[in-house]
Amino acid sequence: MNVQFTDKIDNIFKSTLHLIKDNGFHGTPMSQIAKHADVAIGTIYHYFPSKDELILALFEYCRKELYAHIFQHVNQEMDYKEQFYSVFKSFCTFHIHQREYSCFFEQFYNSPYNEIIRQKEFLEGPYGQNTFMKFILRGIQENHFKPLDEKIICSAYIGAAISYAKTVVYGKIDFSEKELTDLIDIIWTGIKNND
Amino acid sequence: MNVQFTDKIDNIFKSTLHLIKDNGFHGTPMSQIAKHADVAIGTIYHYFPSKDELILALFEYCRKELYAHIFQHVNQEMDYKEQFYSVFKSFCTFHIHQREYSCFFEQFYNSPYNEIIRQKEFLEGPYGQNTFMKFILRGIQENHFKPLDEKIICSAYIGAAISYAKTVVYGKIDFSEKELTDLIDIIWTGIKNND
Amino acid sequence: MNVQFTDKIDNIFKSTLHLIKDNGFHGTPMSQIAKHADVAIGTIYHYFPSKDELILALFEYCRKELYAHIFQHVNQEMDYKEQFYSVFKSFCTFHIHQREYSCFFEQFYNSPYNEIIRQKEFLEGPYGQNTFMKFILRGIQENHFKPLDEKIICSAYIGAAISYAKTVVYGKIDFSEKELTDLIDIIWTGIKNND
Amino acid sequence: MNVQFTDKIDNIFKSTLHLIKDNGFHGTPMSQIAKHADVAIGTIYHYFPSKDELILALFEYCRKELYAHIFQHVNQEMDYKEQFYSVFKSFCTFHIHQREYSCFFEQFYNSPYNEIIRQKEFLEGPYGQNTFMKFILRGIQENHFKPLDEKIICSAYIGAAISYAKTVVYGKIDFSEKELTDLIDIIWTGIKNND
DNA sequence: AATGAATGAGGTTTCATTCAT
DNA sequence: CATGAATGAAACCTCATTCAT
Repeated sequence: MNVQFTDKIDNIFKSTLHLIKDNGFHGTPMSQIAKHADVAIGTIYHYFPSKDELILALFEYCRKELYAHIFQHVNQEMDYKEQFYSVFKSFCTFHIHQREYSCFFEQFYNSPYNEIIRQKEFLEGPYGQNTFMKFILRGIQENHFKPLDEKIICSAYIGAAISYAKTVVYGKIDFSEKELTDLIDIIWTGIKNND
Repeated sequence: MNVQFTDKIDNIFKSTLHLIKDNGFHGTPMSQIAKHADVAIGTIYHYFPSKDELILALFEYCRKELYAHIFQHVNQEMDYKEQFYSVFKSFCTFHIHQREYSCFFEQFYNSPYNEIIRQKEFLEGPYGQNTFMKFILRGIQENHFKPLDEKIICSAYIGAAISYAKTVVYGKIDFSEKELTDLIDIIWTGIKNND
Repeated sequence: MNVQFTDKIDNIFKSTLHLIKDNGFHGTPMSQIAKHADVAIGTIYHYFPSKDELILALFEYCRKELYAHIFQHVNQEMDYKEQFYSVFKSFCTFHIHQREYSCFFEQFYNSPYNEIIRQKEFLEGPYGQNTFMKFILRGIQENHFKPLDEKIICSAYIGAAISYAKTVVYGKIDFSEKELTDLIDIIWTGIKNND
Repeated sequence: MNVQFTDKIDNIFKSTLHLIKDNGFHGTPMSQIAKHADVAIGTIYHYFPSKDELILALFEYCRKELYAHIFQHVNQEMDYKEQFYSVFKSFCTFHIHQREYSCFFEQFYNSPYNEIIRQKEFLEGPYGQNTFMKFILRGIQENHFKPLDEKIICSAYIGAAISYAKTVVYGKIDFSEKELTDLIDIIWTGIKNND
């Protein structure tokens, strides 16, 4: 389906995100989405052939929003390390403040849907749409890191960011610019090329 | 009920883990669990008042298994850094090889169930049962780390480990002792006290 | 939902009454109602959120039918005593011939559901919808009775009517216009004002 | 089964009555009865072959209690009218104060179980165990009443009593010796022989 | 006599999906 | 395009009953 961004579709997406945040993936029936989005249930089926397809389309939508967000402060005048820090911080703040998106991501990645996306990406070749991975690869090419596999770098980087965001969201610690910097320092110190 | 580990309960737990791994949380009906565990559906309800309670009890069971696993190679003759590395590696291998457990954890933590556990732990006070957190606190007391909040250290440590395990499991990289060591090196380098 | 009397809802009501008469309240599963009313089980749940709500809505429906029936022969040209007798006879014949209604009423009043209705009426104030009670109150105002509490009059009137109807229905006696008149005579003689 | 009144059986009966009062007939599972009576569920099945048989046995037990109660103040020195009033009052107070019994009776009579009892009584001939009915028949033989069928008299008498008891129990009126006398006056006035 | 773990048929309810308007 | 009444497979759960101890 070629998603035209009508208001209705936008409402459906927003409502779905909102309800999934509160009630979880399978606690959100189509009927409830329809009611919350103020459209008829048939209307959802007019745009999306099934609930699965709705979820998948929503995932693509959310991923685009995420990428737009994490690179928003990056510009050509920053050196790589500055960009590396900026992206990390944006990544964290996105997951902390855009809870509807991050809840959706978390549930999505840990569900059978994820398998579908993985197979799709496998066909598209490595890192097709994945702007973030390309950013890491550039760091490798420009020799900013120790000789580490890009996926190891990602593990440390994304793992730490998500783990931190969860810690803040669950109220175990308050958000603090200083601690966020501590954390990205840990990663940068651990992977940066000391040559 | 005071959960005595009868064979039946054990079967129910094992079957639930197995089915959740393949079909996801809500793709695993009670009827299927009963069939796979070779008990009547009423038997499950004899021990657990609802599916939710089964999931919650299973979580406690899995957490105990995890803690038993990650400290299995730790002994008093190792220094703290060795223990730190041992626990990390055990944590990773657990999540890589005990897929039934790790799939369950991932789904659990990213679901409304998690909220229930969090509220329970909130009442029990900080780190009640959490052997791992106590291990990190010991590292702080023994001055092995930079002055960082224990939760920041955890974010980096656990985040990286889980992220690595996922990368291996999803076939993006093969498991390699060397890369695992690279990763824990990143964390250790990032947090260790250089005094 | 604002109950519009669609054919489907009417079918559901009629089928429920019919089945409850034969099989009792809890011997009438929703599946059977659906089959008998020739609708899908989901259709019932489309109109009524639960079996309990169906029962409650059915009660309101039946009560309206009852009131319509017992006043059907009453008109302005009859004096109060004639109306009193007419209502009593209609009340008896309704309970004798409309067995589906009276079986439902009996089960309803002697079940936990009754408590729900009672609390609802308590909020609505005295005799809100109760056309029959208003008829008795008129008799008091017009001085037809001894100085008795209206509820005592009701106890005698309704108690006798229902008890008679049961006696007929259970075959212990045949319906007879004469005996019915004997019975209402007992009540009228007992309560009428002899001034 | 020859019911020996062991403590256990008594507990089972009492618990069943208590639970039926609060939760209704079908809201009282055997498991709950067992728990409340502090016996094993198997023990109930040791004494009663099924839930139905338990209910039926309980009915016989309750009926005996009722008859014992309503004639408790009757003695040979009272004339018939006095006995008639005494039984009526006892009948009312039983239904008002022994709520567990009366709730059970009401549910029982308005359920498919009643049919079983009716067929049993049909075989035993008219009024086999029915001490109350025999009391009314005596009134007829002794010429205290107008020429009315005994069942009509019963309708008026029992109907009024139960209806009054319900009115009190449901809090619509407070119990009052005077109003109770008013009510039995209505009945007596209505049926007594004026010759 | 007494126990209670175990059973599974059958109940209530949910919800993705269809289709006539 | 948009609607929402209608569907029914399949989910969760209950509970009367059995039987080995």
